[in-house]
Amino acid sequence: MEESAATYDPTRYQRPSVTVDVVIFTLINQELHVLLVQRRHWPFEGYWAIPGGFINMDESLVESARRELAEETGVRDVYLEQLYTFGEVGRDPRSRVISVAYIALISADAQKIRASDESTDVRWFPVSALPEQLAFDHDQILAYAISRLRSKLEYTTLAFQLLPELFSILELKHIYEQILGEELDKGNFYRKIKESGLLEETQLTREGRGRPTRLWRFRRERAGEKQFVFRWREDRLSR
Amino acid sequence: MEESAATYDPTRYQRPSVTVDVVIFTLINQELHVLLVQRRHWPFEGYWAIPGGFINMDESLVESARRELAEETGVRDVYLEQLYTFGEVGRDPRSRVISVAYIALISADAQKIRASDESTDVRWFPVSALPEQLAFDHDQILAYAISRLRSKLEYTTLAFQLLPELFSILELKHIYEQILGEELDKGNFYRKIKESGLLEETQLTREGRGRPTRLWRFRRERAGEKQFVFRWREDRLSR
DNA sequence: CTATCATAGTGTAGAAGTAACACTATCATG
DNA sequence: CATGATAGTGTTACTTCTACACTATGATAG
Repeated sequence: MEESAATYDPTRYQRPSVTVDVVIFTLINQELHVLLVQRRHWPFEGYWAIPGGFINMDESLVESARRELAEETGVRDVYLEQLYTFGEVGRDPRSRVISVAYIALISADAQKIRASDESTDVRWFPVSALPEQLAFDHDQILAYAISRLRSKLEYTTLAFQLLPELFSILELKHIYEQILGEELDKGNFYRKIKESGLLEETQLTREGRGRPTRLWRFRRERAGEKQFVFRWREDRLSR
Repeated sequence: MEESAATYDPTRYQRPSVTVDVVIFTLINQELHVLLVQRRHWPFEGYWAIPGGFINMDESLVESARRELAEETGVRDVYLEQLYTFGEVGRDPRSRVISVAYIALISADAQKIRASDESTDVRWFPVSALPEQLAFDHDQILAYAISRLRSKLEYTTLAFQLLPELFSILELKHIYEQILGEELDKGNFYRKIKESGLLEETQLTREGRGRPTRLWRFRRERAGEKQFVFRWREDRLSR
């Protein structure tokens, strides 16, 4: 961008392609899942891949991610966050492709809307049972996405993006356990989440086998103020 | 990247340009500085900008950042980290340009090697006294770089990259204070850094006006193990 | 050659936060 | 109305953090 006008000649400059890939997470039956698509053509024919595609010249990167997401899942208005940009030279055998990866978190109740789920080449995979080897460098992208999710959970309110409008505290705890891959103490969890002031109590409850659950709502307006909600000990985070 | 071979046609596809911009930090007189270049040509003629340039087709993104860095400062073997990718549609008036931004940390003693410092259009600015308005969206990039630096300081060993081979503990404390923009307690800092096991004591000292300082060396081999070195309280981090 | 100054580095007590686990509460069902 | 099941609270020992007072070591001045 700092090239002088003299040396800058768009017609001569060889350009890479730019794609946006979106790692889409959701909870299904309280378990963390990722959406993958199966490739029909060369290269990596038959392999599972992270959904994505080339950007249009008139849309920003997020817009592009949002479009991909809508095309693949029919879901709108979700949490999107840029993950990383992957640009190794040989990562796509066809040509030089630079991929800007995004993470999307879809709340559990939004899943009804998703469209292409039934088709044989789009599927939700539990993160605990992913395909052996993904197309391109998508193993790496996915691994990085999961690790980012894990570490951001500690100091952001991002877990709420995965929940429906109303939820119980133990459901929230379950998400944390899913993503962190470890059990948390019930009592301590209650205390922390209540002290955080991030939840708004409702008068609603949900009946089940035992004592009915109080339902809570996430206070989006507080999400910005309170950045550091959970701070587990070092040893807990370092796996 | 998930386009089928049928729909993918590199010759028809309109492509954005991709640049790599590098926000280069260093310490000069114990103060955090950033390297900026002054633009000679349209657009943003005369404005200061973050150094960067178009990527070559045969180099990866980091390689590209490394090349830019070497060209601007003559410095090699430094810490580089990808920051974010900026891709708004109108950010460069010439054409669609996507910029992958990197952060580089240069250790204080490496500065001797830097080359283009004297030239009028390349200069180190203290982060406390930056130019009013930078070219393109570089204000935004720079602000983000500083905030990233600040937050990563808490849980990584990245501050050491700014120091020379040998340094005193109080110099290290000074870096933290520079980047965090806040004073830290001397005693507590000593304790934390020593307990971390990240430093190796040397027999060397440096004499000054008062009691001579013991000099320490950073144990690079430990940098990986210990991820979470400093954990300041919430309220300290949230400014 | 000793007092003083300047900076280096250590000790410690009270406050705050954390982990573990026992305990109580409230509903459905038989 | 007892039992089972899940929801939610209390308590205590322990760890970590903060603030601040304290000691250490060399240079320099008189």
